[in-house]
Amino acid sequence: MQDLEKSFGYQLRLLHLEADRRARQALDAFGMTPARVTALLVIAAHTGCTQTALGEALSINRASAMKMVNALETLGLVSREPAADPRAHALTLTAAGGKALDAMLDALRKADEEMLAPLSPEARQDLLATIRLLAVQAGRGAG
Amino acid sequence: MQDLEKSFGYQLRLLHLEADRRARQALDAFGMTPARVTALLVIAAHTGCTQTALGEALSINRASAMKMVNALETLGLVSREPAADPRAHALTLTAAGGKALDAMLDALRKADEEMLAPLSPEARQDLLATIRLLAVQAGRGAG
DNA sequence: TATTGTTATACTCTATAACTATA
DNA sequence: TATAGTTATAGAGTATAACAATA
Repeated sequence: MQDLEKSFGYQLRLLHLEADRRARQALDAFGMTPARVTALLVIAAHTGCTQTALGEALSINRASAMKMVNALETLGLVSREPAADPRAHALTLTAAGGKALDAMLDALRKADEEMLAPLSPEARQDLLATIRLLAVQAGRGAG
Repeated sequence: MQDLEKSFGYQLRLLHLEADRRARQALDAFGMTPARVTALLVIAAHTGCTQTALGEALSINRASAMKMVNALETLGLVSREPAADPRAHALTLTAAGGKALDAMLDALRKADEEMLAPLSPEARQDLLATIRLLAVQAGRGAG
């Protein structure tokens, strides 16, 4: 069999599984999940985006993005505003959504700290820079 | 709001979303999913492990691990062998499972290559080493 | 008492396909 | 024709809680 130690996908998946578990734990007090917070973050970073655009950023399809927005709207965290194109919605965080997101990010930052504890400050910066580069490239490929 | 560019969890999640999408695409021809291949990999790396141990390695609980093993056993990829402790099962890959896994890893390695294309060889090695370090540390914390 | 596997049940997240309204 | 959103349906993956058998 091939060398698993050298498999990027395998190692990334194991790392993500653990990071996700920790994030889920941190968000439990808010009754939220990592997937929903990620959606809030994308909307915060792209205020006024459409549901289709949200789906692309999350690597999911329109129907799934819509269900996510439904849930977040019901929770009062996101609102569907009229868009230039009357077929579309412009997604924005509500005031409550922005406030809740900040609190959740505080909790998540602590989870990050624990996860990154074994790394030196330089190694952390390198890792973040590399991951960002890949994430950005991936985003371009998908959108 | 906090600086998303510096959020490790956020960037890792976006990266994983894209990696997962690519892996899913690569595995489509095999009728398999990333989660199941990861389970096969853990069993391959820890032949004879129990379902509980599999769950810990995957950061999921016993009941979920059992469902996963049920599916893999039905597919003829994994078998439950008797263990020293009669309460437990010793999980092993079948011959077909080992063969199928090798073929799937080939497909996944190509997906990895595309994903890592923007990085220099040095950056790739650094990234893999760092991710492995974190994944191993995380595994210790969970198990 | 604690642990392994198991069963039953439910929830989150995602997918596909088909529909509507508008471009 | 193509696109944004929607609806209906289905499946994968995970969780919790409670149970039996064994340590």
